Amino acid sequence: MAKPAGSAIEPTIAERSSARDVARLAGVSTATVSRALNLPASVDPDTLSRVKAAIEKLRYVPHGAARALRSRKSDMFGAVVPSFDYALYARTTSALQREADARGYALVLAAHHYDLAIELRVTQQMVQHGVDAFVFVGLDHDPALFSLLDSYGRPYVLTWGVDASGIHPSIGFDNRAATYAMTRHLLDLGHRHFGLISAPTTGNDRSRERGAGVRAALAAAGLSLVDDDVRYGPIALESGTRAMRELLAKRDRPTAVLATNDVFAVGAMLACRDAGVRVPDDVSITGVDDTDLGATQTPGLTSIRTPIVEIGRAAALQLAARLEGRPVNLLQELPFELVRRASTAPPASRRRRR
Amino acid sequence: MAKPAGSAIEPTIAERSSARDVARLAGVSTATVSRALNLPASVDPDTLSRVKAAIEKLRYVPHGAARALRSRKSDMFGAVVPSFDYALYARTTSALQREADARGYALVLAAHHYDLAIELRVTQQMVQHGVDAFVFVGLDHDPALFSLLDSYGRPYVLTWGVDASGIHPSIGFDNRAATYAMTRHLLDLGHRHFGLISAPTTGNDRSRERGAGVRAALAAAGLSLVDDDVRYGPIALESGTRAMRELLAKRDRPTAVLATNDVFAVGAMLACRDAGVRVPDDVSITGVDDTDLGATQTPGLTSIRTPIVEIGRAAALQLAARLEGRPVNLLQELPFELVRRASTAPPASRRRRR
DNA sequence: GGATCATATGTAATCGAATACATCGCCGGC
DNA sequence: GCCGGCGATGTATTCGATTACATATGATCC
Repeated sequence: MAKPAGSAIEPTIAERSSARDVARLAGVSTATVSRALNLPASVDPDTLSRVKAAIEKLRYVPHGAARALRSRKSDMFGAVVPSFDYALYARTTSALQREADARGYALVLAAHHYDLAIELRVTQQMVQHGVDAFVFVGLDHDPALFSLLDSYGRPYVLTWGVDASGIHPSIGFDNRAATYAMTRHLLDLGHRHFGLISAPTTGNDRSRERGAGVRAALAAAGLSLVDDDVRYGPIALESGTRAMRELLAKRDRPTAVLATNDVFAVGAMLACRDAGVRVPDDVSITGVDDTDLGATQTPGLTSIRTPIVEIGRAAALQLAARLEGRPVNLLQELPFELVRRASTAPPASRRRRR
Repeated sequence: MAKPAGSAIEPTIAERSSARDVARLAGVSTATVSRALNLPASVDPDTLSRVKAAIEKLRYVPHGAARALRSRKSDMFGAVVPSFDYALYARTTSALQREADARGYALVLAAHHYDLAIELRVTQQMVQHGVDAFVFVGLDHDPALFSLLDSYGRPYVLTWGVDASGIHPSIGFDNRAATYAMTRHLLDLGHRHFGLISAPTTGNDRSRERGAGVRAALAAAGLSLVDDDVRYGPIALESGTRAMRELLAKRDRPTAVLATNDVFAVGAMLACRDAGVRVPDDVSITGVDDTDLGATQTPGLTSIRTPIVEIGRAAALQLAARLEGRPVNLLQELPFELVRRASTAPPASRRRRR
């Protein structure tokens, strides 16, 4: 049954039965076979069952490319994400795939590693492969991306943010409000000196907005963020660790460090652990995304629960609806939630004073 | 430039320029356009540049479905994984996607949530969509899956295990040897009473083999695993937590608990934390896969570093080679490595005795 | 009982690129 | 000076399903 391993060298794409074979066996025309598959109601029940039997017997699987060529649709969604290594996008994509599958759409996947030029390139390849509709992460994209999608009439939806201008269909939450709330939480605890660990902000509206949320909350409290207390790095534990090490080395170190995601925050916690700095006693640390990685640390990481799964699900629903001509809400703002755990507490100075 | 949000209701797949348009503009035939794209060496440099200019100008993107129909290949790989929520498969898939992209292949993704029937269904859909070659996880599959792939002549490779019979191309490591080594490690520390937290074993050769490795190591030491010390559950933190809670509640509790993956292990650590049981003083815990989740815990989780990324990379390379008719090793066994961290130590009894 | 219409099915054109085959120069060999 | 051969290009067929249009059959209405 299974082919002997050696034969694989020959890339023989073997015989498959076509609609003609089915038609012949069932004693009908190919048009009827096609109708039996796509508009079964328009076929006589008797004929239908004969065709179905023939399909079964021949193990007929329609040729998607032929179908796509003629009917101008492939039933494929494309997901273009920054990276897959951060569990976050994997989970969103998982939800997206699940929901797409349930509606008969396959999912084509690509990553651009935070490079908008690569994003444009892989999207073009997907258009070429016939992908019907697209999901992108974030609001920042090469203008050429939109003109490509536009000229090929491909629906798309941006995720993880809501396009305030309303130009682009988008599903996400208010990144700025999220970190604003988090900063507010730390201010309420009595913190006055803050550090920020952020992803690079070029081409990344999420991290830009998250930084803006922190600054806005501080400004509202008459405070501000010193440039030297802000550290940037690619999303990885080591970035958080390095950034925290640097912040800890300062004469005047922040009493609270906000990270724009849980990975940075956990990396920062590791740096504290290594340096013998206690969390939250000596320094409070917060993340965003509320991942297992953060939640399972000791102490548990205070974070923002973001609508990771909901975004994926809603994106699939929106695209399916649009392709099928059903009306949908093109702009969807989903809620987030601050999750308090043990990584945040009043600063030491404040506790003494009490 | 961007379409107004409202227009999306109309699924207008707009005009795209075809090879004919390019041919007309460049003053050549469509055959030459096709050759310019696929066998540039066979076209006069002068003509070539004229065609390229026309392509550029018209922003021509070849129609993949037409190409696939005629040339009988789509340049798409399919990855069928159990789940995407476990960061593991996401990382393997990430590597796979990256390597595939570098070679001009797109990646179509599906998950089957540990249901072999769903696996068969989504694979059939992928065949229908024209996917050229497949990557599956594990060695356990519905026989119909192989006969489907075989009758459609689609190359495939199984991953995360090595098919001892040599029937199926596969890339992975020796799951049994991995847990054997881990059990040996715990035996060497002096443990004699073991618990096991495992994923269900039906249709999952990895978890079956990992369990077998533990039993084999124990048998070699004249010990065995009591049924009541083995707990099963779906891969999630809660499964590990629940299992550990149950093991801790026993009169005669194990001094070492092996988990078949890091998620279970971390879940187990959480249960210990809640119950005030110290790791590794009161109980040693081990995982498999060496994820960040385990490595960043306090104490750090002793685990097995598995070739997560290498598997994805190698799978892409193998499939590309086979589709392109180049010879490759169809069976690849990759190394694993035991990573000792602070979650394992001699049992309390042993320590006292010293 | 003939016109009308709905239902079921067949016929044939079509989608866009790849490619087998034909054609046309042009060069070199003898 | 003729012919074989090669390089560059054009012509026309092909891939397999969808679908507009044509046709046949039988029911319905006045």
